[in-house]
Amino acid sequence: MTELPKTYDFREYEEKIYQEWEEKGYFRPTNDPNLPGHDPKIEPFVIVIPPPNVTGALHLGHPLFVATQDIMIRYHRMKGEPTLWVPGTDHAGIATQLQVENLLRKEGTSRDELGRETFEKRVWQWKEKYGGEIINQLRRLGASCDWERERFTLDEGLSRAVREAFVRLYEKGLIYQGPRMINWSPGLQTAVSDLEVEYSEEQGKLYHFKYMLADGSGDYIPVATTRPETIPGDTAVAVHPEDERYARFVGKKVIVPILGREIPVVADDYVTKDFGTGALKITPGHDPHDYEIGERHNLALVNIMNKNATLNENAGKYAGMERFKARKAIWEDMTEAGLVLKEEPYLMNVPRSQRGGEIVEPLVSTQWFVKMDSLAEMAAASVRNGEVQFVPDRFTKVFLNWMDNIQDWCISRQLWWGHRIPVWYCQDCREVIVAREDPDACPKCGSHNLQQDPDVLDTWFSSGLWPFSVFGWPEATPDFNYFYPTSVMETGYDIIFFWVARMVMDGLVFTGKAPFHTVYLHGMVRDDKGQKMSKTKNNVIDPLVLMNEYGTDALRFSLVVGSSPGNDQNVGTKKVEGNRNFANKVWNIGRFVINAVNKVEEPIKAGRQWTLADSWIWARTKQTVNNVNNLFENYQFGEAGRQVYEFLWNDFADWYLEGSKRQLAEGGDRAAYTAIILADTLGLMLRLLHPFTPFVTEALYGYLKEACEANQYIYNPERDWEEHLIVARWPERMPHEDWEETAIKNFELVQEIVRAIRNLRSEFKIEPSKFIDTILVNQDKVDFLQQNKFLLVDLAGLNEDRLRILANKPETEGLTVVVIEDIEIYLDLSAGADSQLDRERLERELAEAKSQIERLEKLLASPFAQKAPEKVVQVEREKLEGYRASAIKLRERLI
RNA sequence: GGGCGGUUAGCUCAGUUGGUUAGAGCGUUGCGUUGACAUCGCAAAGGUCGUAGGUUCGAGUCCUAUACCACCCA
Repeated sequence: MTELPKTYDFREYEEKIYQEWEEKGYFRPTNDPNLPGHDPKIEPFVIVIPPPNVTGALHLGHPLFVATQDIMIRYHRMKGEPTLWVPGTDHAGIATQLQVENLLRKEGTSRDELGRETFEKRVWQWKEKYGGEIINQLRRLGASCDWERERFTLDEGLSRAVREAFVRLYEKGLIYQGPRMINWSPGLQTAVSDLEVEYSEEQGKLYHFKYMLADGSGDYIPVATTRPETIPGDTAVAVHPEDERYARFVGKKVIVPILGREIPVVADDYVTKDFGTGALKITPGHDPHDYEIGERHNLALVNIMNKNATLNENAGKYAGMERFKARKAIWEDMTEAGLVLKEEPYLMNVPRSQRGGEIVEPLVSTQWFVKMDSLAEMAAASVRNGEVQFVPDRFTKVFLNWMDNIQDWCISRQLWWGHRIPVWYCQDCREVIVAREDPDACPKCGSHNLQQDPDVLDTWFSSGLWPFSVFGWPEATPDFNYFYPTSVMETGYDIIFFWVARMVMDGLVFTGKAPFHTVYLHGMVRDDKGQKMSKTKNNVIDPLVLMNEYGTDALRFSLVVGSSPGNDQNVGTKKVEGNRNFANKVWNIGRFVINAVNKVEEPIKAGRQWTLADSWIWARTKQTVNNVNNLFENYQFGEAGRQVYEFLWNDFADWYLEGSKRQLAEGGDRAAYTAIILADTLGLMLRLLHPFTPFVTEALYGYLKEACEANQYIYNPERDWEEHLIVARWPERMPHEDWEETAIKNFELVQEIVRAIRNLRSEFKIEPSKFIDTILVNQDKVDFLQQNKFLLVDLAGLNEDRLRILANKPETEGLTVVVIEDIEIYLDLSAGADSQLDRERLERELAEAKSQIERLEKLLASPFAQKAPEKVVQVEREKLEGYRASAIKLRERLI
């Protein structure tokens, strides 16, 4: 027999239990398609982890996704389904390269100095050394993933998938190369996609100046811009076609300040008449909107910028100048030339790189793109026809809206860390070769003088393939055939476009199937004041610190319970502390139950005999099991966890356990039945709770199982004592039985009586340890009260010899009364009595009862009585009866 | 400019088919503790559910308008 300590020490269990699970192979799916005896007809439950960055430092988003996914995985595993959770990491091109480059800088070298090959080797070394960190932390969080199937986006197999995908898209004509307007990150020296640019509102200036007419008339068009440095790239001035102010200028020429080039004035309804001066300078080479206008009007495109964000020779005297210095210089020169009208403060939207935070530069560059419209159409269709569903539902619209306004995707990156683009250029005949295998000769001219495209692919290009590349696609492996499509994709709503959208498109185009049927999106984690966590605000909570202090279970429970899918949540230390306390509460409930089981020393002699408390707790147990099942099926994990919490703490611990003490002390059948109910209820609750708090439940399960098995009078082989809780049978719904309502109603009456007595004692400051004379009076319920006498005695802190239960009212002079429905409760509170106070209390209660009677009479006289369902009306009638009975008794007392 | 979410107790939030005096945790106040648990127990105070209309026998829950906050897209 193990003696459990008073306090749950998670440090003692977490690592040990996790190892045990892993060693026993519970993380591997049953019905493995690679093993004999596999049955392809059994449907598996599969989640592929949205791969965290290999460079990633653990933040609270990780525990949230681990907890949520692990809940689903453990639930399905316990239901006996073949369950697979594939873990892995993402090579995170930009982020990882930056990390290693920083390292090199500290060493006094650089990637250019090392050369591409050596640099790549260094990154791999770095990855081997630090890449495991995040994976270890997932383990620490209790993630029950199949580590034997762990993948990395740059693994050989996944790299093959990336090539296959690229080549297939190219062959379908969905990948093209060309000069297009892209977002250029000057610091990182690479293109980034639209999604990787974030716009931040920043204080800038609107610069008003004169665009002089070329006819020498001295006339000018006032133009406003936020970026004077792009003036050398202007190739037109645009006005709104219906703007009379400028109508006479359309078709004429104006002169580019300082440079003196002549450019046309065009009319385009993109221009907003009342913004700025109503006239817009057009720089097709350096603004996405201007680029479009340029295309519409066939304007020249002048590139004025180098890749390092200095101006180039097209900017004339400003060549070589950094972009913001050039802004100042040009403006000064224009001021001198008398071209300046005014400057005004202006709140502008500055495009910044999601990674480095630097201001990205829209410019025209030759890059590789994926043509998105047909892919988006497929993806949208799969959502519209319900093949893919979102939880919560509202993200459907967000998804479809993005798909309907899709832009082509720039997939080439000027990085060295990533999947090299599988394109070769023949140096002799300029042939472009796109191939699955590295070619050694040009298929056109036979030349061996081939050069591979230096760029790599956007990391998201490989993440999009993740739901099937992890299973070995393009090979039709047993894993792919059985586990794909997966079941649920669970991730944050912030990456619905990065991941979810591209996974759906890729799944459909490459496998013909949507990669999952359900997308569950969680919200963002903020600090306890609702602020975004950031290093600059110094409000970042480190999950490791929380886990060290409060345990993994407490952290997981805190992140999942008390929030709802898709909504942001605030998490502070206090919350986690509270849930650490909950884990400890569960532990102590366990200690109590195990102790009770250990003490049963005789076999049961008679048939089933349950007390009111027994029936009540079992009815509530069944309710909880059924509710949790409903909630799990609807992805309402937070509410499910809350209900188990509430049941365990408020019903089981605070009421049933207290009531059971006397039942256990009675010995014999009564004690045995009580122990069985305690053990069964706890057993079921441990199962329901296990997906949320896997460690404390598993630890307790072990001890409970040990105790139950060790006691021949309690042991019931039918009770499914699987070796570990992680694979114990999930409690399925239990059929409703007729006695349940009565049991609940009767116990609630007992609870009300107990609470009433506790209230009075508290109000009159009677110490809990002090016994008081008590008389319960009721015509019809004498037997009922008598049967539950000890429940009342124990829970309300009474003395059985000083509690009388009577049908008729005795002499009650000097006693205080409280009325519950038609039950009169007389207490001798003389110790703290104050007749004036007592009378006031009774009057308060009578007034309350009267107002309730009035309210309910009015309600029942209204159309409510006819129109509402009978059941609802009945409840109100019964309430009215209760208040009427109370009022009568109270009035008698007050005379 | 378009869209989405939020607004419920001092604080942080639950509240999914509308059911009739609104819940939790934390905090506050009072009382308490030698055998499950002080990482605890008992009790109390505290909310016209953003505002204004509407639908309904009945609205925190549905509809319309509106204010404020946050986010997404352009």
